[in-house]
Amino acid sequence: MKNGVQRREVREAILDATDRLLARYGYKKMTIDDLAADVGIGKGSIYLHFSSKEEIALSHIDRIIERMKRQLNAIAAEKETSIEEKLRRMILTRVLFRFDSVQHYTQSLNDLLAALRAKLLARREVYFQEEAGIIGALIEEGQRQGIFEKVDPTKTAEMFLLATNSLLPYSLSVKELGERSEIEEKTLRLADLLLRGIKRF
Amino acid sequence: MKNGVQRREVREAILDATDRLLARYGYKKMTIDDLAADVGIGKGSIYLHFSSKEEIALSHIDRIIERMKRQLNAIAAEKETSIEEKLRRMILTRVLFRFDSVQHYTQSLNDLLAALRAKLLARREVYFQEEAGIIGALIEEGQRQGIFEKVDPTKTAEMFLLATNSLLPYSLSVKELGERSEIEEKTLRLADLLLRGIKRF
DNA sequence: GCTTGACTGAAATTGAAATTTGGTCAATAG
DNA sequence: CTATTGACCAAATTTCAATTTCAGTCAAGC
Repeated sequence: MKNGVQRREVREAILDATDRLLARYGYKKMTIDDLAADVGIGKGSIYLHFSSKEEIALSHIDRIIERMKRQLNAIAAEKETSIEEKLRRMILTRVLFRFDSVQHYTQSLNDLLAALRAKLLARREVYFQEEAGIIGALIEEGQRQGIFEKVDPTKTAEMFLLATNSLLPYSLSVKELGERSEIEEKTLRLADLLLRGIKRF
Repeated sequence: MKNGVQRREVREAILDATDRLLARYGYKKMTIDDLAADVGIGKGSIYLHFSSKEEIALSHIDRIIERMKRQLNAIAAEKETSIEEKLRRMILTRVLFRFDSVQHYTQSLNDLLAALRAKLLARREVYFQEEAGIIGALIEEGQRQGIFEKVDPTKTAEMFLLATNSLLPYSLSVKELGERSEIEEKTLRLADLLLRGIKRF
């Protein structure tokens, strides 16, 4: 087996190809043969990196969430940005990043959802908790600075996410959600409302 | 043709039967013959009240929303209840009424959604605007009383609804949404956060 | 005049044969 | 000796024709 770096590169290439093929064919019509051909490796080699087709799709989604969380953490780490502004931007990033990540799937999102429904619901739970952890930490910091009311940081973070969940492309495809600019406007408006809800006066 | 009262009664009976059969069979497996037999009238008579099977299912959903709006209006009309408390209860009512209305469908909600997706999306829009109108009027009243900040009442009402949308049984079945008591707790928590977001200090 | 259920065509279902595809592993390449 | 592969297999999916079901109609009857 190749060394770690090359291994990771192939894995990434497989997920890149998955993204392309999901957009073009949807989950059901994307075959492992297609995938291997697109990556330029043998079919068997796919299974050196993933144990099943399902796992490939799930890992592909995991990667989207990983990347999004990295952006959230980057915002959290910024100097010179107020906590409030950070939270606002994090909420917006969460919504728009996911919008942008699946924009090119148009209708095939439903196909993916239908096929992975149960597994995806379980992961959703995990993603949600991880995101709530990041947001919650920031709320806690705001409380220490005295700019936020004394509320349960994790529960409040969960509320922030819950409130913006219906703007995510989950049950509704990107097309059904509406214009990106509208989503952005609604998210910001909601973020402001929520932030004012925990602000100290 | 019978007089208006009897006509309305039959129509209601058809929708009652629809509710039972949707719960038992789901949309696709519910036949017009089943429906007529359950109501105790001839198949042709169904078509004296509805123009198609689709319209029956949509009217059934319309009725749920009508009943919910009646509850919202009843709360709005209460004397001796503070605006804030009214809004809190209205938000809770919206979520729980819809939860309760489809609780007995268990899995067959997906079936309905899949069959009526396009039409239902369009109505959803209408329902949303109507609900926003009711909530918005109350926010406006609160502004006149000076207890709320000067925000756009309709837009703010839309935010209230949007924020609680992910607690409604739409893409997620009642089972997937979780315990009723959890939904209730989350809704109230969110309502408090949102209300505080427009409150004057 | 109101209600009905037999009727119709279109759509869905069935079942069996043919094809495709997820996953494996012995053979091959390096 | 290890890393990679594609031929292979069972299972799933698709195809296609025959059959059945069903939404919607309308002439007959109450």
